[in-house]
Amino acid sequence: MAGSPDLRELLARPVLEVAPRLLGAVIRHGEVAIRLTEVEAYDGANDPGSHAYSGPTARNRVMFGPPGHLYCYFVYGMHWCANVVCGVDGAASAVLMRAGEVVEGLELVRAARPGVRPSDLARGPARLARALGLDGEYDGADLVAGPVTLTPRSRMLPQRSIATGPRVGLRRAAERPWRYWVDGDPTVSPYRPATPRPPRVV
DNA sequence: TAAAAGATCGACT
DNA sequence: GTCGATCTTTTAA
Repeated sequence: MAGSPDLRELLARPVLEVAPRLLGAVIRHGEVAIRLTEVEAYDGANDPGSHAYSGPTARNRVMFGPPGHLYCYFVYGMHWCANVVCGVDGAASAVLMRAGEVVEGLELVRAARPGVRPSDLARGPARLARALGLDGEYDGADLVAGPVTLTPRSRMLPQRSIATGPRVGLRRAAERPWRYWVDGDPTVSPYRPATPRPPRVV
């Protein structure tokens, strides 16, 4: 099922507007659908915390393209995470999908993750990507054409249900409160500062 | 060419 | 709560 062409218009806005707007949106792939409860904004060249801060590379090239595509990247030797590219073409901004609630295909996802509580199945960016079956194959995938689609909420959530705070696990630009989540939702991932590294031996 | 860091998770005490 | 797995990408030299 294809997404709405209006999606592209919505995503073409500044990333700090788009990110909170994506809370409650539903991302679908095959039988599995997830309602987003936690996201983070990354603002390309204006954001030292973004993969795109130092300019285009083979990994981040999708972010420099038009909005409405997936940017998928590999981290920590074993995990994939997925972003929605937004902003105007060339701006390299994106929204990291950090957590959500599995609203369709729950049995399918549970079967692949025996013993995991339902609220934990997409709690964290790598778990969310895994639940949806997203990996490097989907880097650059068009969310309007499918097979991965995004359906925005028709209305804004009540302002008081949206919480903001620093992004998780960042060393650079750690103070910017560009993480947005649905306050009180059990599927939101725990906050963690960047892991400090031991002093370098010279 | 080499080394370090990393938008994490899950196991373990 | 702490810690190790695991390996790609980037950055430094």
